[in-house]
Amino acid sequence: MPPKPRRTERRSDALSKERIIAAAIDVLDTDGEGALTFRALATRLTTGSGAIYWHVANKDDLLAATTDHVIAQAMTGARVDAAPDDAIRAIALAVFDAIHARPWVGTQISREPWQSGTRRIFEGLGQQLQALGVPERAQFDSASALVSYMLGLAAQYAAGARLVARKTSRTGFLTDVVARWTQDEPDQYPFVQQIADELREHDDREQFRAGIDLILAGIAAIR
Amino acid sequence: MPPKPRRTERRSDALSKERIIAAAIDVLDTDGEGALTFRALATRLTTGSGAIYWHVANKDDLLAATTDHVIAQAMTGARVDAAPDDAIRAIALAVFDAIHARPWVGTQISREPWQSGTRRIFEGLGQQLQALGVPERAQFDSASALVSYMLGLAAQYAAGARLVARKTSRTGFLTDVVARWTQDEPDQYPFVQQIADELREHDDREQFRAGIDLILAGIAAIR
DNA sequence: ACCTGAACACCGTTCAAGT
DNA sequence: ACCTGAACACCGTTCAAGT
Repeated sequence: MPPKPRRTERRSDALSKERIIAAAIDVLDTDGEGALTFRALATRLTTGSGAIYWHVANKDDLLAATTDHVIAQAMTGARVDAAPDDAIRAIALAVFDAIHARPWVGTQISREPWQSGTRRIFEGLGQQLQALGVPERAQFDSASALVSYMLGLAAQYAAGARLVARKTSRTGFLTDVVARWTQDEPDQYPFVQQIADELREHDDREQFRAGIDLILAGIAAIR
Repeated sequence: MPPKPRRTERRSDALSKERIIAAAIDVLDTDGEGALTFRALATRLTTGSGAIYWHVANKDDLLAATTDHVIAQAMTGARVDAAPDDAIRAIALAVFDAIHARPWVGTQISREPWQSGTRRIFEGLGQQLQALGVPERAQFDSASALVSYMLGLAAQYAAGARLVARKTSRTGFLTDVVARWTQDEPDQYPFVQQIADELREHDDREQFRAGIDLILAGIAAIR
């Protein structure tokens, strides 16, 4: 006699939060942030748009869940068995790479930073700061500085990717920004003028790494 | 004989980009980000919603202009005649205070960072980094790190304010965040557990200042 | 040149009705 | 318990028509 199906067992085509999240990630990856609507999601899941609300509170909830999913994955991939400062670099770069691969994660995490994705990052960095020997009274501020920096760069990167989608390439987008930033009132902005070439040609990942190093140097100096 | 009215002269009740920006700021300050619609704006300006499009390309353009207006004002207020590192602190705090007073500026500048508000901040910081004696090769990365950090904190602050609007107070909002961050799987998040009290009770402005100091210490260490 | 306001093509969300 | 899909209450944006 086969066991009675438990309440948690479901037909594989039944709707679930996991299936909805997977479909949402697929839409976001394939067609971009603007394409994620409940109607599109319902079509892809061959269901009614109202059905999604049985598993998900609303769009914010859905976006929070997808973002947390991606961040959790990225954090799992980060090598944390290295020296504490290298582990911090690894965590930061893992998050950077996840956002590089999916710019919509950057949009979401900078729009709603008080969610569990941020908690994961905070925890991962905090543990390494402790291992690094940062005094307890400085741990919160140090972790917070790292997180804020990462969120800020995530926002820039996501915004850039959104523009790239409309323009041709990344170079084209930065060329555009530099053009706008240097053309009017150039004498009012000598510094921007000076770093224009670097801005146009810099490597995002390298600059991100440099910023993390700067903050780590600051933490070391204060310690 | 009175002079012929020049083409740029207008009746005071005529629509203009400046009047639209002022009205938009008023709506945002008074009724929040959700209340800024072209219909609401048109009503406040006693005109048709389509008329606004004669002066403003679209909603993004309008938001960019309002944000730039506020940032320009904040930058003007920053005391830049002090020692370079204090001038950097002054600029950072001026921006922080502007966002504290108008959280919607934080939302906007972190959503669309590649706009003239960011250019102003970048320039202001860059000039002081030069005065500080930061070697030219490190100036771009240093300014970029400061800007990213500020944008990240702006995003957090704006998101917090959005939640506060729905909840009671700032304390209530942070109590909520801490509750969510500590209740499930507490053993997975020992660091978050440890800094829970600090997170709940910390002063945003002080923590922001601490982060700037950390980055400045890092810049000094690298120099 | 500038303004009007109805119309268009969308949204997220709700909810009575089904199974 | 879960799903359906029409309906509601919005949006930003366009555009023929006015002055």
